[in-house]
Amino acid sequence: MAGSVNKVILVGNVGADPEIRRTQDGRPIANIRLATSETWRDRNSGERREKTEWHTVVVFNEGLCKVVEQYVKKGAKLYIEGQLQTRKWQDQQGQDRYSTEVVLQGFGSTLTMLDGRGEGGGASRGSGTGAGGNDYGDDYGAPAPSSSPSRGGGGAGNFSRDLDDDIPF
Amino acid sequence: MAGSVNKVILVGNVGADPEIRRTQDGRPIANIRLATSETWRDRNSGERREKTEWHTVVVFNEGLCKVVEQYVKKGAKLYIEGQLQTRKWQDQQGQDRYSTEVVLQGFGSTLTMLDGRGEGGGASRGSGTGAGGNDYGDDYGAPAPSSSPSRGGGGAGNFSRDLDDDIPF
Amino acid sequence: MAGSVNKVILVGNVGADPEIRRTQDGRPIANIRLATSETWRDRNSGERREKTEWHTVVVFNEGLCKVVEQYVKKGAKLYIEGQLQTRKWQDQQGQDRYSTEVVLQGFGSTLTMLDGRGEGGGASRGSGTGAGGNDYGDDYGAPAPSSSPSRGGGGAGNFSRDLDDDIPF
Amino acid sequence: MAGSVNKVILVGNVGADPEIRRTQDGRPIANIRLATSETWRDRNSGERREKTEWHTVVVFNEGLCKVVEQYVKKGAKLYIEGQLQTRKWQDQQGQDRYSTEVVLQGFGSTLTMLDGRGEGGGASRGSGTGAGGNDYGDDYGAPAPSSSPSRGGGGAGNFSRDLDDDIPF
DNA sequence: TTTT
DNA sequence: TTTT
Repeated sequence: MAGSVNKVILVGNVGADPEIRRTQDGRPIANIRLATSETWRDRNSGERREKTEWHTVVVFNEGLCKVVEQYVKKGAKLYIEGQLQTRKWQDQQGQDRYSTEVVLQGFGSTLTMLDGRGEGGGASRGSGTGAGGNDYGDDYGAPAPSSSPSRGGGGAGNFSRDLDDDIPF
Repeated sequence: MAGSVNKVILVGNVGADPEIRRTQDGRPIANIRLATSETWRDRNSGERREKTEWHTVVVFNEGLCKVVEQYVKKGAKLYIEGQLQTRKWQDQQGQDRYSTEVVLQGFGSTLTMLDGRGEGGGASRGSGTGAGGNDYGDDYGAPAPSSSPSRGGGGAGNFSRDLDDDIPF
Repeated sequence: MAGSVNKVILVGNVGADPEIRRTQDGRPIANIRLATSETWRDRNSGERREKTEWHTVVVFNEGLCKVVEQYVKKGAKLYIEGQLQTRKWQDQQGQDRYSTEVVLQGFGSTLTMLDGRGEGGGASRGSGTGAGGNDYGDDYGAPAPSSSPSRGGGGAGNFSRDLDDDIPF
Repeated sequence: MAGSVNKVILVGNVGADPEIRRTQDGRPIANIRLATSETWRDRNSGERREKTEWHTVVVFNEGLCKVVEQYVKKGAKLYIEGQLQTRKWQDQQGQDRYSTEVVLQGFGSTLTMLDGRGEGGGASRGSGTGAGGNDYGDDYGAPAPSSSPSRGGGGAGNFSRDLDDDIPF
């Protein structure tokens, strides 16, 4: 479809230390639970009320995973930019289920720490596979590994998010 | 939570004519299925590949619902700005299920038609209920105190930002 | 022009205490200098380098101006969402000059404090002029059904936040 | 500065065929004039009013420049995502002048054609230099130039950041 | 002029 | 499960 945009921007707090899994071929995948909330004042009672929304953020980008692994902890405030993605899975009864996640993968995905933790500042961007042993922060916008091993054999390719071991929600 | 942002930006195509429901008290709610897609070339085979993502967009804002009702049809290309929201429901087996939607409601929600249909252009924004009989397009963004003396006599009007005392830079 | 979007999103630090001016009719206008920066590592030398960009943020929205006046100080970290606007002015030689600013005015403009200062959290949105003496935060984007029993029994329904009568903060 | 974001999102129409310049070492730079507009109804007179804002978009990214060169014409509708950048220059009187532009360069920059022109759809992303013969649309998210020499000597004017040889952080 |  |  010509001219499509799928972008999610969140600023929120991390609900628990991120989980880092690995695919069979060793690529890391980080899961972050991120809370955003709104507060308002009840029109009648005048009380302050709050609604919190929980987001599942899944980081496929290797470079960003390293950042997550090293710096992102429970309570951290993050700015993230990713994409909406709904994946289908089967529950134990064999029924189709769907989970929608905010995916940080490839182009245009970003994760920035907003509370001053992290090495030197804490902005990191997802520049493709980021493969090949990039240090945290290297190379963003900066294309470029001469070799980008896995991610399943192809660029941003075979996209269907081939997690070897999908985890529902 | 201090300092939270929950924003989704989509540009995509409408998969079917929107459904408009009404609450018991008569407020409209529109459901739109919106497709975004990405294409890339497989690194190995060189083939072009495509992945389409389907989003459920739920419009609570009355003014935006009117726009949807009148102008948004299957195939339309839309720019939308809303929020992520996951709601819990029970399936027929009484099991908890979750659905994540892109909600256009209240502040900061926008829907813009990108293919030239719609009245006069097709930008609309969700400024609250849009109550009080605002027509589509009226006064959007337009501040609009009950009386707005200066700023040139009207709303966001004569916009050239006539600061009485402009300060350069 | 049908279907137009003009949006700027910045997260940065305030360079100096904001200046608040007033128009002849008493409406406040706040000016904020906001710094964003990028760091990268020099490809050759390996040194860390940094580039800072300074933005002029102009807040026309009355409600947001109050927030700025009370809470935004030099050094604060802000999330802002506004619009690009270039205005023309004459310098002392009578030559045309142009200045581009990030304007927070009317619909879709937001300012959020990210470092935990400010009353109760510090998110505020620009809903028009905030005319009529709104307190900080009143009435932004407020859904605000006069009564909203169901919200439709399904769909995006049974929403945990049914604001029968709430105005968001 | 830890945690900084500088992002501009525009959907608008191209005012004239883009200009493509080249740096001394042959890299292309495209300039696009993009119009966004807002319409509203005057609260008093009830007349429809419109304000158009013109943006200068400067594309440094080689891959995106190719897209611009081939597909972007006067009248095209574009979605662009870039960064705000103000550069300093001297006018003929030797006075300092500043111009603010929306720069598409490196990470997170995107240009998407929204009116169905362009090869196969028209989404393109700025993944670094995109050098090395990537076709339009290839391999997005998957950067990877074999070499990216200068980026010096021109730019959108004597640009204060000429990274002759830097990779962003 | 901020921040790290 | 975060945060204020």
